Amino acid sequence: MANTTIYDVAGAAKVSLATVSRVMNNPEKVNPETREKVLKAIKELGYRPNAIAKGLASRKTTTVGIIVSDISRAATSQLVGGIIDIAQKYDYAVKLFSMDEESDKKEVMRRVVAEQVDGILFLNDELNPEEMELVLNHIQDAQIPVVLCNACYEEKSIPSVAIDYEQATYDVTNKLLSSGKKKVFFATTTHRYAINGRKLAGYEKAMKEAGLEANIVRTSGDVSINTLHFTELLKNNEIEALIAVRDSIAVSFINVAISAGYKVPDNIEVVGLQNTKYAILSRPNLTCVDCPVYDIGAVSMRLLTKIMKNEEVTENNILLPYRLVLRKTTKDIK
Amino acid sequence: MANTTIYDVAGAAKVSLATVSRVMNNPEKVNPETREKVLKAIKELGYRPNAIAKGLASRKTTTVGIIVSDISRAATSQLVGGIIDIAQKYDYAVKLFSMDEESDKKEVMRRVVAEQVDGILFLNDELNPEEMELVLNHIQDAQIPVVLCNACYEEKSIPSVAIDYEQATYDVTNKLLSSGKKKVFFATTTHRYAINGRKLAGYEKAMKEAGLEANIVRTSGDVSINTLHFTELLKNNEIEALIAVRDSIAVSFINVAISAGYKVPDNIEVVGLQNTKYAILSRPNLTCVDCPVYDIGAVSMRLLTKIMKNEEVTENNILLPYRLVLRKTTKDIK
DNA sequence: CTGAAAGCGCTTACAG
DNA sequence: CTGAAAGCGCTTACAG
Repeated sequence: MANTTIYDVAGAAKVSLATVSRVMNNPEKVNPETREKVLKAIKELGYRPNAIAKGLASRKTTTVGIIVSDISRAATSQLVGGIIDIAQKYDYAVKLFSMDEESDKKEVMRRVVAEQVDGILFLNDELNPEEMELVLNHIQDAQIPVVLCNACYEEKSIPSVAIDYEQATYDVTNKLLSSGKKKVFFATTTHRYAINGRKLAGYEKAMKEAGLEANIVRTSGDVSINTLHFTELLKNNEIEALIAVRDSIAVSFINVAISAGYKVPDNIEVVGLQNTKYAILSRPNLTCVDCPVYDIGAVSMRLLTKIMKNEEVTENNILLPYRLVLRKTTKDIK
Repeated sequence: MANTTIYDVAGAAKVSLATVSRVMNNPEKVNPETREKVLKAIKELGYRPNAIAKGLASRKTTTVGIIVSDISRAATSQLVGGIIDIAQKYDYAVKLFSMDEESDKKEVMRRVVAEQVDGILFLNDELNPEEMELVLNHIQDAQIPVVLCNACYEEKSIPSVAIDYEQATYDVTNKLLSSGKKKVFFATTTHRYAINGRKLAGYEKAMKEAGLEANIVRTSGDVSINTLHFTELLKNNEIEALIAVRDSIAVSFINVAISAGYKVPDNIEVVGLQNTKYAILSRPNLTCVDCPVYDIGAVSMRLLTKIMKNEEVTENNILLPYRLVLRKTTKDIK
């Protein structure tokens, strides 16, 4: 079956192709009767306009580009889930691009621009400030609207959606502190920018205000690596509580601590900063700051549609609410 | 900055736009000297051809469509990870479409076709046979190459990549059986098609050959739901071993069993059929059949490129090797 | 080996 | 309200 074109529809409805185009794009500009005729022909032929031709002619592809570092990470894939649900709803197609440490950032951006996306959702949270500037400059030069989706960078002029990671971590650190703990540790990755940087800042601020020294463990998301780190850590330190940037890291710590003879939460309390499925499958269940990733994705996409359509946006830097989910790895906080 | 077009390059290199097009698509057809001139201009201007215009003119978009049901599931996002790595390598762009239970399947397929993808990677594993036929017919009518990526359907004429789930499950069931266990249970979802159907078939075959009755638990991936099911199950049955279609279900079962006073693996052995990160974060570590999802994605994409380019393919239905990863939830098998 | 020209399937001023 | 025509940025026979 050859694809039906606008000519086929025009022929069937006995009008010109311009009229067919109008009923699809500006229905109010065409006489109701002819409109019905055309609609009928469209339906009968199962016609859908060729998105590529439409894109070239109108210079709008109704496509957004998503730039991720690693789609297989739980938080990333949930963000993308939120994005595509909303994109589908607003009839946008979604193109996926990956940009990791090894990628030539400039090359990736050239690709994205060449693909003629109408807007960009930037999810990569692992760029250093210089790389980030390069990327944003590229986007600005190409004049493509962009929303930073759970990818915090200080630049407030760029629209963004996230939660206030610094405040969230500050709050939960304070809760631990005001329950009487002093030896509160913080486990993060070696990557120092964006989200993990914010979380760390919140932790450090709370510790500093309490007159305590920050205890930072830089480790990996890889269980075989962080198991070694945590084993060592427990050997050399007295730990009353640990907050981890990722749930999987928190769970791994719990496992190591329990194996080493500690009781969670009796000897050590543990908090995760994501609230993924790991939290409910771990034993004990992990207390978490809940980060609404699906919503962040959905709201980002919604914001991007507004920007692309030049609708009024009241708030460019959206911070979604978060909450603390108390489970079994803490006992003194609420 | 207005985007540079092929005209700009032609102007800078003092050749016609046809020549520029040729150096990009058929470089061997142009004189080395002029080729160099053009290449230089391209580089200086940072030119990349407008993918949309190219797509319209050549009727090839170098874009593949991925159809998923739920991107946020661990297995799915890893498949997609494998796909985009290979796609990027072969210079294909990737468009993401979601098709879940509520979707109008025909409408989604129309979208995909309208987007003019050159090929389709179909990852949705949750369609019943009728829906599947509708989808495949639509694809066939549009004459778009397709590869079923970890989405098993009996139809052998459609290219596919997966592992032999039936054989894998049959093998591991037999191992449990030949270690002396008789009360081997099988936990799956309510969804009866494709992969989970194959796994079930392998389990049933092994049980039948051993002259034993199959014990099938249909539950949900939702922990709060399957916890209830498993609590009930343990109350009413004597269970020596349990195999679960998803790791998260296996881990949830382990948690329930331990809470109920059983010892894993001493009283009950447990096996997962995926080998995700849940397996190494659970306590005890979960023994798994390892399903190489990243590879399945990568190989699918590679196979699709061959089909799209009309290269010779020797095997249309690829089954990747799998292996059993022994950990701490089993003790008598090897 | 290179250029002029038609065409990919649409949109959008411009007339009427 | 409707149609004829130009144009979006490329590719690709067709001449030369």
